[in-house]
Amino acid sequence: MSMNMPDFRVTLHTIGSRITPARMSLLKVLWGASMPLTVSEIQNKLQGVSDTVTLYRSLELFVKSGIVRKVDLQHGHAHYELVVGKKHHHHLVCQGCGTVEDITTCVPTSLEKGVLKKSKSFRSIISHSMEFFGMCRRCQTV
Amino acid sequence: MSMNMPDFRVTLHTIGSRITPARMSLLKVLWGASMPLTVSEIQNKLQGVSDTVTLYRSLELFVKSGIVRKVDLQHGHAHYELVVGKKHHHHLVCQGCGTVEDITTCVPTSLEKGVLKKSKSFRSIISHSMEFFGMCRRCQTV
DNA sequence: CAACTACTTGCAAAACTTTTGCGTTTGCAT
DNA sequence: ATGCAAACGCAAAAGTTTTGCAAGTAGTTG
Repeated sequence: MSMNMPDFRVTLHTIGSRITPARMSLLKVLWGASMPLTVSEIQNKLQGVSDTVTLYRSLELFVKSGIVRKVDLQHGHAHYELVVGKKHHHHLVCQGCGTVEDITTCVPTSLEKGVLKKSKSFRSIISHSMEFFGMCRRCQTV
Repeated sequence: MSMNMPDFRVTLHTIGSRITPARMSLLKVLWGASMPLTVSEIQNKLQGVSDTVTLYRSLELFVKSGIVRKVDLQHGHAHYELVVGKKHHHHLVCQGCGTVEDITTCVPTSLEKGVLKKSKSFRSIISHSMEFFGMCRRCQTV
């Protein structure tokens, strides 16, 4: 959780990207987020630093490069979160209010291996997603 | 896999919906699908039986009622699949060609319980998602 | 089985979200 | 300092999903 902020200039350099104000700001916004953000949430935090199109293009690049992850929280639009400098984790989403809690529990390696073994047509597994949906204390009305 | 097709009139009745041609057809299309479908794929298969808006509304109702599941396959748009009459399962998605393989492997109950126990703010877990992304034989170019 | 009512539908239009094209700007290597 | 490919911003298009409303219909009731 409380790791130090990575040097994003290095991050960008590593993925072969130029170091631009728009991309540096974007990474900082994602770094500062406590939960995955939507494009419009990012825009608000960026305060006009970057054009919408630029934002989409940067996010696309980051996702392809693996430094950002696109997450589906069943909210109806894409959410993005930083991978670099953060521990691998999954999510617990409240279906009432949408609150997201990070969870460190992960898919057991053995399970992932078993899946690949059982599959008749797949040769490799690169990544996975796992989210839990439930109700938080405040929304559990009963 | 090869279960018999449920009586969808009963299904609809159970969720408090009327039995209409549009909804019956939709359920049959979903039943016949070997992988989660997008809205436009469904539309094609429905051959104009149902208006786009109606389709969205029916899907929304079905998802809320729990007889259909909205799945994120990282393809950029929503996919829907039937829950009723099908075994609970997850997916293995090829990042090359988009092929989807159903997998019966599921999140271990103990793992889900552990997640809830560890959480400080959640009281219940209702559902979960878990998808694996990799490369199928044909797309593994190397 | 005719009447009634609430649920469904279709059409038009709006609201979003995401993508494309293109001329201009800018990082950064030489 | 110079040059070029990468990045950017703006405009506009392409998709996807939602909303409002009038017309149609399933299913209940008498």
